[in-house]
Amino acid sequence: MSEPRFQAVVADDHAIVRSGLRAALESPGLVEPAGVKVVAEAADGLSAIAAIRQHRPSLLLLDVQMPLAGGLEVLIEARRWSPETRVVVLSGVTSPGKIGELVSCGVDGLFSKGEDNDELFGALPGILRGRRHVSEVFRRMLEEAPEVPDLSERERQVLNLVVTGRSNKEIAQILGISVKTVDRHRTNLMQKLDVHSVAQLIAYALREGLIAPTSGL
Amino acid sequence: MSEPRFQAVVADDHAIVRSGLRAALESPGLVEPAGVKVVAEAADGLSAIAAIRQHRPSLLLLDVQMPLAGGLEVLIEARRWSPETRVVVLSGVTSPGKIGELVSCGVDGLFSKGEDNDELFGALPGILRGRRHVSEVFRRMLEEAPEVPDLSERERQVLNLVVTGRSNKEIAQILGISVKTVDRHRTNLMQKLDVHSVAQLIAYALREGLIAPTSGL
DNA sequence: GATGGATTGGGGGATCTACCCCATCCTGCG
DNA sequence: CGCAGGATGGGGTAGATCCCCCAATCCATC
Repeated sequence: MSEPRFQAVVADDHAIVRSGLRAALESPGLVEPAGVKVVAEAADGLSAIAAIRQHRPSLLLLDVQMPLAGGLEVLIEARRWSPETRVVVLSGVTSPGKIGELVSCGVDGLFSKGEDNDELFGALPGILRGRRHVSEVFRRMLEEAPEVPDLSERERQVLNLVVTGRSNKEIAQILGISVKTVDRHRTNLMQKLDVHSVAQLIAYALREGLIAPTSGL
Repeated sequence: MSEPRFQAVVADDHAIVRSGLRAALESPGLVEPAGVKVVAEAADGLSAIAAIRQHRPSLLLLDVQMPLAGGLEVLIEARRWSPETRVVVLSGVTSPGKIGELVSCGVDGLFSKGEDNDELFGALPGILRGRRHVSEVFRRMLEEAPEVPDLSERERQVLNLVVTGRSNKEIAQILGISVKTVDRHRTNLMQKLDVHSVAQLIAYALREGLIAPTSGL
């Protein structure tokens, strides 16, 4: 058997997923003529980046949601340190916003974890030859996605603090601005997002993935 | 090769995870002498239950978070229709509350997806012989878990409505009670949970998995 | 049958939210 | 240069929230 022509790095926080992907990638006949060899696995974003810098593989298969660094950050870093690496992102359920970011940052492949993997593995040879492939599910999601109500930097900060349970007074102290200004940002925020209460604001933020659900309190 | 002695059903909403688990379970040498055969896969809770009723396998490997029915519901239904099936739950990151529920409902095995699978596969033979095994991570989580602030039925209803963005007035109309009573429940709720605003209430509810993040608006 | 909890609800008040009004300052852009 | 847009705030207000006070009912458990 000849040496595998393509090297791959697999990044996912679940060990089972990593071994499943490794097995699938290395199964003979997937990519002709020599197949793919998984040279490294990573359980979090930072070690994924480290693995990219070390191996500069042909392919990076990575999950969107990972500890320490998300899919988007890893994508950007991968582009920086190993521009020729094809980056394929696997996503669980994510918001149109996140998906859109990934696409506009130029992922080479974008697939859902939930659907069959046939689409992924069917498209892989093409991707390794430089084609791009965004899963049908996500393409529809992006078309149907209605609003992209882009928020300013300050608004995003305020939103994050609101969502973590801070009152206007606390936010004002944290950001070193007046309560009135926080109030202003909040009003603009709710107008942009077309909601009318903190609860809806939080629900929206979580749904759209504007903020991490892991941000404490 | 002799017929496998143990039949298994694998339930997870991600196809990659299912195939990874199938490969690992069916790899020779895992369980002596005859190994495990995966007789069915399920991508959601309801088909998991259906598979259990049809196959009555020795082992059910299932994810906590699945569409249509969660891990707990599937566990309960599995016990009902196939009491001799060993149920092993795999969990991503979940709250102490959910973990505690699973344990007190008597799962035969409880493992984290993030950690190495060695613990799972090492414990599997024992589990198939009737032993129970809760992963070290979760055992520590349960020990360190401080509060179990159990809420009344009404409080839970109110919490759910608050979290989905309803105002006190709306909640009062929905439940057919006075605004004052809603207010009362809310106050008690916040006292029990030691929080002081809607935002913190929502953050708490999401963090502890008291409510589904998928509840609209 | 008494005690405790859950649920119900009214009065009242301090505070906060949501949203108007207004203005200033700065920065980037045609 | 003007001018839009972002960020900054002050005044004001109707309404909502948060949290006290109080008491009634029902229901289980001791």
